[in-house]
Parts: sequence; structure tokens; C-alpha cells
Amino acid sequence: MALPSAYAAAVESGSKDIPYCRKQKSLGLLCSKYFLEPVRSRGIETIGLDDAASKLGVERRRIYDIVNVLESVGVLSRKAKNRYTWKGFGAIPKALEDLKKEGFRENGSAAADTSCSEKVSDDDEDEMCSYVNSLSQNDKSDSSSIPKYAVPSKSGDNRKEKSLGLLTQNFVKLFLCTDMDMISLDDAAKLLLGDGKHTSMTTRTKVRRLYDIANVLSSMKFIEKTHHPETRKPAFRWLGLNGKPDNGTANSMVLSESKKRMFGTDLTNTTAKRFKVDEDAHHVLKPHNPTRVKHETESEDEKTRSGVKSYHYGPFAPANVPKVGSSHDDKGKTVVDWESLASTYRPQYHNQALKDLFSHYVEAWKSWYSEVADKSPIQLMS
DNA sequence: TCTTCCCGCCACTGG
DNA sequence: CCAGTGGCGGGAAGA
Repeated sequence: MALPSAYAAAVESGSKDIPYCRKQKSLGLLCSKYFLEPVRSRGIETIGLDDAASKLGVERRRIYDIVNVLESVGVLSRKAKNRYTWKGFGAIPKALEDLKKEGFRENGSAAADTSCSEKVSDDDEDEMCSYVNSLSQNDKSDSSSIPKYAVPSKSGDNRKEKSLGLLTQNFVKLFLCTDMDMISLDDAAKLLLGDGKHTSMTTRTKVRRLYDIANVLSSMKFIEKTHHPETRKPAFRWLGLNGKPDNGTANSMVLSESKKRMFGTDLTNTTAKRFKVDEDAHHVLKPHNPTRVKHETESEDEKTRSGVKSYHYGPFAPANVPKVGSSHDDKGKTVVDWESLASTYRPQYHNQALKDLFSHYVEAWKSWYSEVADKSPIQLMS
């Protein structure tokens, strides 16, 4: 039953010296305590919310939070009222792949935005705006291993638009579809979930939610908290499938996590050195592996473009792939003509804060890019 | 003090 | 109508 609170209950029952510790109640801890650790030893089955709540000694409300983010990453799926099915970590690669594709696809239709009035001159910025802007839109793609928070009907459904699940997916997309490798929740909050136009959720609230999300994603080793090398500001860095609890089959991390951190690296500070590109840039995230954008690993048309001075690389460019057939062909070639697409979609932006933020990122990217461009061709082993 | 983020009220939802 | 869900933001623990 939904005991009000383990703490309160304990107090009532007489155990006078229970040292309430907030950290023992953190979503991340709860998540690993009940969902992650045990699940590996016990068989794949279904999960009951009540069971979880009582076992963890927390109120039901908390379980919803955890379950929502787990579901948005494919680990769980709602089966029925009070019941969730454990999909397992094996479902993650597919889910991430879907999210990534979805992210790129959304980008394509972003141009159909409601109010495109302002015309900015800086192209790169436009692309970034385009991408992130689209994150706040609902989509209706056909992939299906992850819950779709669609139904962009009328004004009434703000509920879903603000859901923790959607926020989680968009947060993850930020890493998957962008070369951002590290970002502060504050920036993420600014970037995600609407541009304030219609969404009334305040940044502060969004940040609170992002903390919730970050906690459970951390417990799953999707991300890790660190500090910006220079600023010391706290930020989260993407680990992807590398830190994932081994699921037996080692192939899970092969696809989908084409770029980013190489295997074995445990984050501790493996890539820190790479972050020394621009001193004058105060941004938090670091672009890297610009050419490695397509979700497939094979291609190597990188050098083809690396000489050009354009920044129309993938992650921020719309990628509405022509797409063969219809359903899922995980192996589709996502080679797109970024250049032309980029000039086709000229999204607008009307949020000073975001513009500033983007200028930031763009600058960072540019300096990094140019440096790498004429220094040596990117070479990453695979 | 500033950051992190748990708690639980209460509005929605769907059965 | 009611039980299940889950936004949302106050405010307290932690650093």
C-alpha cells in the first residue's frame, strides 16, 4: 500500500533515530536499487508499481518519475495500469537509434513552424536553432520501440508536451543528434521544451525536472556528472552505451554509438585533453567529430568535406531522409546533402536567450572546426 | 549562499 | 465517479 512515507512511518512506529537522509531517496538510487540491480538477477518480467513503491519505501509518485524516464529510453514499457514490462538493456540500442533518427527527422519538418518571421543572417546558427527548435515539436515518425508523445492536437494537450518522458527524450536527443558532448542542465533547460512561446514552464521548473531525469540517467550510466574543464560549472556528459551494465551480449554497444567516447574509457578523464581548443569560449559543450554525424558508422566521406569551409555538417542540419520503403531499416544510408538542405530550411528564432546561447556554441564549434580542419584530418579509429 | 532535487498537493485521465 | 497518473513548485538537505 502506499505508505505515506517511509520516514514518516518510521517516526510513527517509534524508531526515533532514523537519520533521514535525503540522498537515500534520490531517484537515481531508487532506480538502481529496484530497477537496475535486481533486474539482472531475477528474470525478465513485469513490474508492479505498488510493489516497487513498497519495496523501496517511497511513495508511489516517485515511481512514476523513474518509470517515465526508463520508459522513454526503452528499458520499460507500460503494459497496463500499474504494470510495466521490463524490456531490458538490450532494448536500449534500438531505442537510442530510434531517438536519433527521430531527432533528425523532426528537423526536416521543422521548417513548417508556425511563426517564421525573422530572418537571421548567420547560417550556422540557423541550423542549430532549427534542430533544437524542432525538439520541442511532436513528431509522428514510424519507429516504435519508444513511446511516442505525439498527439499534437489542439491547445489542450500541454500535459504531454511537458511530460517528463518527452523531456527525457529530448534531453537524450540533444546528445545523440548533436555534437554536444557535455552540457549543463541550465543550458539544456533553455534549449529544450519549447521556446517559451506557448510553453509556460519556467526555466527553473525545467531544470528541476532535468535534475530528476539526470539522476536516473546517471544511475543507468547514460550520462555522468562532471564539471566543465575551465568553468568548473557542473555539467553532464554523455556516456552512451559505454557505461551500460553489460547485458551479456556484447554487441549491444556496437551500433548506434558510433561516435563519442571510445570503448573502455571510463570517463574519468579520458577525453579531457581534447577540450582545450578555445580558451576564449566560455561555452559548456564541446563539438567534436563533426563529420561523424550520420547514425551509421561505415561511411567515410569525411575527408571529402573536411576541406570545405562550410559548417553545414550533419547534426544540426535537417535530415529528412528520402527513406526507402517505409518501416524500419536500421541500415538505411542517411547520406544527405547537408549543404542544400541547409539552405532550404531557414528556420527562425525569436528568443534572445537562445540566440545568445547558440552563438556561443556556434562560435565554439567554428573555432574548433577550423583548427582541426587545417591541422590534420580527423582520424578516429573504429 | 547556491545547487540539487524530494515531497506531496492537486489537476488530469481513462476505465 | 474514482483510482491511477503525473505536472509543478515550495522549500529543505547538501556542498
